[in-house]
Amino acid sequence: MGRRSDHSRAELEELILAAGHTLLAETGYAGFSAREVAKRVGYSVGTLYNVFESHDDLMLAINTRTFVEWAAWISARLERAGEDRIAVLVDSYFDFATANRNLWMAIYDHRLPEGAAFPDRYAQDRRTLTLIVEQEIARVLPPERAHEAGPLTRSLLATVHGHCVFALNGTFALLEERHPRDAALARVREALAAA
Amino acid sequence: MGRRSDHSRAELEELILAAGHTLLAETGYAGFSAREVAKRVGYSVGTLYNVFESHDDLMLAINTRTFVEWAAWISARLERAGEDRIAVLVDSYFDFATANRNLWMAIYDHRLPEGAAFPDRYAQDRRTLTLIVEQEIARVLPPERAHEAGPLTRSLLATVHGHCVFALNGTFALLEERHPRDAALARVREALAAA
DNA sequence: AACAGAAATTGAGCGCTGTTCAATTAAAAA
DNA sequence: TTTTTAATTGAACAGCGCTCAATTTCTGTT
Repeated sequence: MGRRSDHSRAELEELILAAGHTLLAETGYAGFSAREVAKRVGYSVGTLYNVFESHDDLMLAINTRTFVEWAAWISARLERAGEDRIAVLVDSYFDFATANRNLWMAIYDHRLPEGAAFPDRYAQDRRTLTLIVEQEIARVLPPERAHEAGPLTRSLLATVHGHCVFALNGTFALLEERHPRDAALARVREALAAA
Repeated sequence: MGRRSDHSRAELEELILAAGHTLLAETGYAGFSAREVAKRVGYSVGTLYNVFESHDDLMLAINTRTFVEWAAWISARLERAGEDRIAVLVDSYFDFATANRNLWMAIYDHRLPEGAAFPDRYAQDRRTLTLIVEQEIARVLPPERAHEAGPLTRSLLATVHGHCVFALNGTFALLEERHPRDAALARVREALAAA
């Protein structure tokens, strides 16, 4: 068949992305399949592969979307935050991951083949989220240490991330840890106090 | 065919495990396949599935082995450690993960189906590694805080883990972080200093 | 030595996956 | 109306996890 007037190329891309996002949220990375996405939007596999280069390409696009939503989620929380913005940061990080388990884990489950670089769009959106955090870190840092904001942000992101993964992947359950959030926040507080 | 005198059941299990471990180290979790393991040990798929219940079962067995090796690696380093045992802990954690990239990542890439619990053997070996760390944490903790060693150990493990994943999965590369180890150790030091 | 029973091994077959591409069909241009 | 262009298709391929009737080999008994 030729062009179907009901969907432009951009609309079709958006349609696939939305369906993929939904499917990923439902099934998780392991259960995700391009074929099922195609079925859900009512197009054939072939068409999907005309719009997205590969499974990796589609996954990357979906994860980018998740990243944008995550950043928006945290930003929204920060807007209506009181004094303790750092606590809001840690809390909203955890909340998003918990409320969007499969989507959040898929960001890290999906791995590009050896040596392949992240596409620009994806890299950009990841740095955006980092920048939001960096602003807040810089705010509570003494002025003479402002230059450390970058490295410290990355390290604190890793710290909170570690607690969050262990909370969601069963590691903490295995070790009978029951307060991952509190622990993460405590570590962040100590690091900031030390600076 | 019947029993092949060249391998007992236990030997066969060991053979498959070793081959699986090697394959996993070579290809990583995504490229791993039970079929390929079977081919490498010179048995059919069917035989492999008589020895191991499922793909998950085999993965779990391989990951358990990795965990044991990891614990041994860290223990060995601790034995010939000087004053600063905490630095050795963080360093050997990173070293093992770096030297055994695919094996280490597979521990976290593999996820059991919804609600399935870890088998005892696996849980045990994971707790063993935690205990090694907990001993060292307890050693540097003031006596009156000894009871915090458990939660603190889990939190510090999460902290180092977070830095380690970000170093290996490309996140830190994306954010241009170049000293993940140092950052991890710094966070651990701050947390211990605060206690 | 011949047979019977038990145990181990097999691999074709099922339904799934990502991916390709010649063939088809619908829309746009002439 | 005819031609050209572009979108869409789905069978085909190689691979996956997994199953199980059929086969083969080893063991124990007569």
